[in-house]
Amino acid sequence: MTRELPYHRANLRKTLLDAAVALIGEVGPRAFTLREVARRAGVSHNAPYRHFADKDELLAAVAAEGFERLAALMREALAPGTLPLERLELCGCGYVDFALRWPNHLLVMFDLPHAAPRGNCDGAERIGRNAFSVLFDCITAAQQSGDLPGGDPMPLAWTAWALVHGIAKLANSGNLPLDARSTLEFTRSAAQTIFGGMAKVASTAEAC
Amino acid sequence: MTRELPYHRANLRKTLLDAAVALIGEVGPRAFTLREVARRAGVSHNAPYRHFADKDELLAAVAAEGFERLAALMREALAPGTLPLERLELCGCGYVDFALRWPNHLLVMFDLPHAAPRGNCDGAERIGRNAFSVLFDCITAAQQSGDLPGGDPMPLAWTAWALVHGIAKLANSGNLPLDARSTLEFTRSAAQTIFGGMAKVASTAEAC
DNA sequence: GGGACATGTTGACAGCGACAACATCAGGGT
DNA sequence: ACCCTGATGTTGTCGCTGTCAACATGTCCC
Repeated sequence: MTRELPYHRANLRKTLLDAAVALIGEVGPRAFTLREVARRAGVSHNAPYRHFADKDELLAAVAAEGFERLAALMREALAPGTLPLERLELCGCGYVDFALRWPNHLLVMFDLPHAAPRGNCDGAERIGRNAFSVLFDCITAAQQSGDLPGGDPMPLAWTAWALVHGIAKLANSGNLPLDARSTLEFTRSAAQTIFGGMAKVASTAEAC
Repeated sequence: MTRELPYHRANLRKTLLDAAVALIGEVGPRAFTLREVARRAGVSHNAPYRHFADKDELLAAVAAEGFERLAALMREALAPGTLPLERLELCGCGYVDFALRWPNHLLVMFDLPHAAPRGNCDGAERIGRNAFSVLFDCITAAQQSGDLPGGDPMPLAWTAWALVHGIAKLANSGNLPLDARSTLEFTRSAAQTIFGGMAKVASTAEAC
């Protein structure tokens, strides 16, 4: 006979993480509570301490989960694109789309202290498979095809990332008077604007 | 004889607000505590409730204070500029400079739920004297001088704001591997990039 | 089969936000 | 001059939280 609630769960760590992700989405980081996570997982208020050192470590795991989901969504979003710049634009829209759909998750990923030491983005080996690398690869592809100027891709990537991140954060904090649909349209037009600027810088440099 | 600690303070509200601003800067929103604010102001743990309905209302006041300081710093920063685009660039650098100097204050201003209903930025009368209007005025000035294309200034303002906001938030969350000085230099070059893009969109539109 | 170890539970503690009841002051009407 | 009403600050209390310590339960290897 299988017991109804076995003393040792199959994978309590994942159960807790799933509950934490759901709770964050519902109430946000400020009302997020370790004890409520335990309650939803059906365990005592101290069980999480067997899998996470403290509340911050659980939140760090939530953030990591968010980065994987973000990277996956961006990869999906850029897939239909054919031209390099089109793919880059879709990638940015995927970023904003993620942010608008899970604003609280984005807060945990970027605005909680523990989220910072996630990676440096300059050590090439640490970029692997996180969200930034998706955007970064779009940039280098566009450089190779000649749609963006050559040279160090990092400043271009930072500029693009800052733009979509800024749009996402401003929209989520209620500072862009646009609904989700209009925000995504605006993201597209803003992307076109900076593409033009990047190309112009290049052509100016060529002319010299 | 003046009593050493009068029962009724001169202006406890301001004392509390100053203590709250200082505390936010030191420990950030997560460790921010109403009782510690009261302690620093030298009053009992319940005195703040006579001046603020709850913790969120005090944080909202801290955020409002931050927006005023941000607007003041931006105005100072753009003052030395002479050309409209130069002033716009300095304005953006002022924004990033503020963010890098007081990252915790910026969190309260943009990433706490109560911070949202601060203003819509589209009702012209509500823009008055807040930080966005400083940037907005730079945009319209550049339009009038012909340095930026005419038409609705809002998309241009949002794009510029999103860029500097994104740079600021990414830098503060440790996602830009640059020190403060390099971040400001990068802000300048990114500003030049989007200026070029804005102008290009205009010239393209003219050509049609 | 028995003990080492991981995993989950119960109990406790201090700190927090918030509410209620009480204390202290200022100012105005009589 | 008096009191009394309202504003302001204090003490006491409550439930909730994160975290530590001690204990209980199950697994696995010798």
